[in-house]
This record gives sequence, C-alpha cells and structure tokens, in this order.
Amino acid sequence: MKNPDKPSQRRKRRSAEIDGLILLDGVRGKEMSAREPEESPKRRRKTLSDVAQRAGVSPVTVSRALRRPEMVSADLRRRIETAIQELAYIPNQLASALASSRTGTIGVLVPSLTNGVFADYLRALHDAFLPGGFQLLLLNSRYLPEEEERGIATLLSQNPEAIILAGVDQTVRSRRLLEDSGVPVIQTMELADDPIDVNIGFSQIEAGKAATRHLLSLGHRRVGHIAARLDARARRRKEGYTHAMIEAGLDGQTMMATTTRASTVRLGAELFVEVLTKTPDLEAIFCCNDDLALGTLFECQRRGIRVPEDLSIIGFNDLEFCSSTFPTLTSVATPRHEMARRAAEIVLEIIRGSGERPATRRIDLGFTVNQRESTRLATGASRKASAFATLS
Amino acid sequence: MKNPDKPSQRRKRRSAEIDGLILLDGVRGKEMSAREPEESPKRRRKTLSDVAQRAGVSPVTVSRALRRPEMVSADLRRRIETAIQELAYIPNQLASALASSRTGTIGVLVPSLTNGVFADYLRALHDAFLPGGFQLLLLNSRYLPEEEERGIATLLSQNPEAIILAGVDQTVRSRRLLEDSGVPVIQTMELADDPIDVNIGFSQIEAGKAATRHLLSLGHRRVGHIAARLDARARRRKEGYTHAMIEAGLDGQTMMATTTRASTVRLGAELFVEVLTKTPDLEAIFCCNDDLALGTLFECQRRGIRVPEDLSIIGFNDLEFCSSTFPTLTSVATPRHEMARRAAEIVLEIIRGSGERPATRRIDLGFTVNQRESTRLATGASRKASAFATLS
DNA sequence: TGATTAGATGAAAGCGCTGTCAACGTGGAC
DNA sequence: GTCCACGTTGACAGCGCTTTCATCTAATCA
Repeated sequence: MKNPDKPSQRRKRRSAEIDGLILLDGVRGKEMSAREPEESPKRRRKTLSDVAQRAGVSPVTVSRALRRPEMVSADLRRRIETAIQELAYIPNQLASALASSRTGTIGVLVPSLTNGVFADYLRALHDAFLPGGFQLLLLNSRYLPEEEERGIATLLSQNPEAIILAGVDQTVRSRRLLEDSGVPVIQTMELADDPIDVNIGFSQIEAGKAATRHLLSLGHRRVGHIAARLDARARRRKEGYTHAMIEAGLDGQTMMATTTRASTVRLGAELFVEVLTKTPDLEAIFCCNDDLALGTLFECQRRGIRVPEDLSIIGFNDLEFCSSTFPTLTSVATPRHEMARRAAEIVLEIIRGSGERPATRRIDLGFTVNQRESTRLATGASRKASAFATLS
Repeated sequence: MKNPDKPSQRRKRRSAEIDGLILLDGVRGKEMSAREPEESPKRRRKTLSDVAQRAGVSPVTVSRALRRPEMVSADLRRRIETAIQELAYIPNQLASALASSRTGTIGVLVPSLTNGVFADYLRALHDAFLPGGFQLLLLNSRYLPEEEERGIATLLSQNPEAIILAGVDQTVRSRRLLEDSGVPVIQTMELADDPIDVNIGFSQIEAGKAATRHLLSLGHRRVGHIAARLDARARRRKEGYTHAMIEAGLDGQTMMATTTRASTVRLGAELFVEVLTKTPDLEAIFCCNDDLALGTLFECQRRGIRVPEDLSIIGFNDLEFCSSTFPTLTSVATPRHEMARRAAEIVLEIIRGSGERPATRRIDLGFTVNQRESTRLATGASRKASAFATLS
C-alpha cells in the first residue's frame, strides 16, 4: 500500500470506515468543531477521557465519580458531572464490563415468548432484577434443546452474572457448559432431582395429579386430558394425570388427546373435539394449560355443552383471564412471580455475598388448585374430598 | 498492605477475589493440573490465548479461525477446532465487541411484556433477527416515558447495533440521546410525523376510525368505546373513534369508559359495565384491544346479552384467540409480524450496507378489519358500506 | 530462473474502561 | 516543627479480543 500509516492515522482511518459501516455517520453535528483542539474532525462516541479532559481531571477520577462518587471530592464531582452533561457522555458498558468483570446482566432463557406463562414470568423477572441494577439478556429456545444449548453458549459468551433457565431438562452439553462456567444458574418452573446449581420450582407431576384428583374428587370418572406442545413440563403433567387416573382405578389413555403443535386457543377446541369424539359421555377434562381450557370452553359453548353442568373444565397456570371467563375457570395456579422473586433474591445473594449458594439448593414453591365455576360436583356424586386443595 | 504484589501475583489475587465473589469458584476441576505448565493453579475462564497455546498457533490465528475461517488453512483450523473442544472454550463476546465495535445485539424497548401484542411482536423480532446472528437486548419501559428514557441510555451503553422502539412518543431527551448516538433507530407500531430515523408502523388513529366506521357501517348508532392503559396508542385509537363518531353526527363522549389501569380481561368486563350503565341501549362497542373485548364478551354471556344479536363487539390487534371465541371476535388486525420482519430487514440493510437509510423513512404497513361473528348488521338497518374493509 | 504475487501467519497496538498502587497534600498528634 | 495518617488524585497495566501491517512461504509468470 502507498499509505504507511502511523498509529494516529490508522486510528483515524479505521474510525472512518466504521463510521460509514455502522454507527457514527453524519448524525451529530455541532459541538465538535470548537472544542478539543487536537481532536480529529471525525465524530466518535465520547469517552471517559473526553470527559476527563473537559473536566480537567484524569480518566480514573471520572471513572470513580461514576462508580464510587464518595471517593471523589464534591468539587471535582460537580465539574465532572457538568462535563458529562455537556458532552452527553454515555459510558461504554462493554469496556467497563471487560475491565471489571461485572456486566450487570442476567441471562434468561425461555422456551417461548408468546405463551402467557412465560410472558408473565419474564415480567416478574424483569421487575425483580431491575431494582438491583441488572438487565436481562433474553433468549428464546423455542422449546428446542439444541436451541437451548446454543442459547446457553451465547449467553455465557456475554458473561452474564447469572443464568436463569426455564425447566430442568438441559442437555448433557448444556449442563457441562454451565457447570464449567461457574456462573450461578437457577433452574426454574420445575424441580430437578439433580440441580445444576440452584433450583426453584414446583412439581409438575404433582400438579398434574392434583388437577386430575380435583376432578376425580368431584365424583367425575370419565376425566379426559388434552395437552399441546408436549414439552417436558406438559409431559410431566400428563404423567400426573395418568398416575392419578390409575390410582383411581381408571384408564385415561382413551380420553386423551395430545399434540406437539404449539398451544393455542384454537388448538384447545380441536383437541377437545378429538377427545369428545372418542368419549362422547366425557364428564370432565383437565387441560394442560389455560389457553387450551379457553378453547375447550368456547367449543362447549359452540356445541351447547353446559359448563360445568355437562362438563367440568380445569386449566393450568391460572392466567389472568381465568377469573373472568363465563363460567370462571378452575385452574392450577403456578408460582411464577414467586419463582422470579426468589430467583432474583438468590442471585443477588450469591453475587453480593461470598458466592455461596443458599443452604437449600432446591426450593419447592408448590402450587394451588383454584376452584372456580367451571368445575363442580358430578350430578348425584358424593363429595369425596375437599375440592379446594393446596399442596406444596 | 503487607503484600507488595507484582503484576503476576496481583492477577492471581484479584482472580481469587473475583472467584469468591462471582464466577469461577471451585466448579471446574480436572483438566487444569496436567497441562499449561506455567499456568497458575487458579481457575479462570479459558481465553483465546489458551486455545492458541494448545493448538500451537498465535492468538490471531485462533481469532481468524473463529471469525473468518476461510483465511486459515484447513490443517490449522482443525487443530484449533480440537483445542477449542478440549478446553470447552467460549469466546468472550465482550472483549470481541470492544475490539471490533460490533456487538451483534439489537436493543429492544417495549412498554409491556405481558400484553399479548408485544409478546407476539417480540417473538417476531426474535425470529427475524436470529438468523442474522443478532441477539435482542430487551428492556421494558412499563409505559413510562422516564423509564423509556433510562432504558434508551442503558441500551446505548451496551452499544447495540440498532435500537427498536415501540411507539413514536419519545421524550426530547430520548430523542437527543438517540440522534447523538448515530445508532440506527426504528420506531414501530405507529407512524411519526417526524421520525427519529426509520419508522415502520400504521396509523392508530385511522385504525380507530376504521373500527368505529365498521360498526357504524353496520347500521349501529349507539356505538361505545372502552380503553385501558391509555398510552399514546390507545389515546390515538380513541381519537379515531371520536372522529368517526363526529363524522357520523354522533357524540361518543357519553358512551365511553376509559382508565389508565393496565389492560386485563377482567377490566374489559368492568369498563363495559360502566358504559352499559350510562347507555343501557348500547348497540355496539369498540374495545381498545382484544383482552378488553374478551372481557366484554364474557360479561355479555354472564348477563345474557346476545352477541351479536344484542350487541356487536369489535376488538383490536386480532390476537390468536379472536378466531376461536364464541362467537368469533371481529378485530382490527395489526401488522406485528410484518413490522418486525421489515425492521430486521432494514436494520440488516443499514448495518451491512453503507449505513444508508432506506429511501422511505416512514413505512405505513396498514391494518385490516377482520370481520367475524361478533359484529353484524343492526336489525332492520340498511347496509351502508362494505362490512369488510381493508385500508392501508 | 528470478521476479512477482497471493496466501497464510504472526507481532504489535489498541478498543474504553477499572483495579492497583504510588504520590501528593493536609491536618492533627506528639 | 516533625511525623504520620488520612483522604484524594493520578499513572500504569491490563481485561480478551480484533485490526493492521509486516513477514514468510509457496505458487505463478515471463
């Protein structure tokens, strides 16, 4: 090349290229020309040093004024503050994180963004971590273990201060990645026999059993079950259903409809119809989640099946709408907010504390069967047990 | 202190502290002792150099093998690949980003995580950006302009390659921050008179008008409106309603119920009752979103109000459940997926291209009124216009 | 066959920030 | 008046990676 750059020139040119390519092109205008005598006319994002120079102090002092203001005299602090304002300085969190090994981010991996449960859970996480100054780095695994694996690697590469996972069925590789990383990991939504690190959740099997038993306890015998998506959690709930049915001397196999398709309200109607076709005299149905339950409810209305007179319906998750449907929907309430709250609490403890894990690495938050209008005693049946069961 | 550390020792001690505090404590175990003769016994995350050393090449080569494999000979590539596997090396994305000024993240700011619309929109964004190797950095502004402002600063400090905003009502400070940053900004969900950068959306006012006109065109006169949250978008839809009513020579003011509370299904019922109390002979209602519409529908069922015979209901957003309710819900479909798709497309174009913005900085994606069973011709009314309107 | 070139690799210099330690001044204790 | 401790501030050396430029080798051409 004909251009034997000196470092300073090299920088300039490189900056120009980047300007063109990515960011800093021709947007800010004023404020550059007058000040900073030896500055190149090229725009670049303001740095700590720019602020320092303007305030007449060293960069370290500016850094301290930002991170630990109490270490800087009031006078300098004021001058620095002014300089920051004038330059509209925004710290480069990347550089800060690299230098300090603290990123202030929490990696979150959820299987779905649209599912009401996860939306709710996410918001709870967001709200729980925000006050601590943490941000969420969110990844969606779309219910695919491979995507979860990739997601974990991606999250780890961003040096999150903790990783929060939904579910406990990570691949072996995922596990190894996480264990090797040493980053605090919280598995939520379920209970693991062998947690990677900390585990906060509830038993999906027990919850499935409880939902089914609720219907059985009302005197129903022909109790069906529908499930969509069939991820690990849905499967466990189904297991709970099967178990409870067998326990009651019943065979649920013929009153079930499942699919791996994503759960929607429409699908609830479809699956319900499928069960109904096989078992026209169905008395009750346990829907794997509230969306399916909603679809079932509407399909009943469409067909003139009275709920709960002709059919009892129980959903799962107790989303907001359950208490407003007509009739209101009985549902198993899962501790989404509590999981998020506890997760945040524990993560902060680990980070702020000595890195030690809580005494109990596996926290069972239980669940609650919220009985409402959509389930009721079978006609002529004797009540067998409390219909309002709380387990934990 | 009694410990006059040398750099190497300093490093060691510091690492130990960090270990205790945050990450690398006592988790990985094996594989350190045998190899890397001069390595300290302390665990630390593997770096590029570790891989390079093991593969017997220089760090640069490893970097290239990772970023631009075609520049490295097949032989070395294989050796490096092996070393990476053996060390379970995970690149430090932070350092990479700092050095290259490319973070591969897209900052996304939404007002709500639980609202079905945004959940949907988020997933669409996620799906749209993932193939390009981008990740979303997600922040929730909770419908508060100040939080949005803080969120923007936070996002910018992470050097995202683009920022995607919902809505066009940023504060002056937010605007300035964004403009100064030079980062591509996409405002979505609405149309702006004066976009910050690129704007992809549809007219909320027009959509509100269209929904109202749909009801009017069916011959209804006593057309109510309910709205929750009352963020800028909801207000514009309300404006559209008012406008359309006036246009038809009607006064909507007495047939409206609004609140700033967050939108829920339950609230839909409440607001509907409020309108109904004021206007018992209500013929039709335009609900600001589908959740409210769902609540209204259930409340009708509860009160024995037949839909659409006694009351026509139109929702907004056309969430999945609209086509499965009983009766199915007429709703205004908004181009959430298309917005996300186009946003991703344009961002990639800007980043990959020369940084130039598309020719049109303001893209109107329109909306569609999807008529279903919940709205129908008023009894005895003459049809005034096509009930199936499409605007753009 | 020597000059030329393309391709592959490495050395060095940062990216913007923070941790560490040294240096400096000040006031109080003696 | 001297010494020490303390509270502030600054110099320096990285954090782990990429960019640039130089170097080296092997292949290509006249």
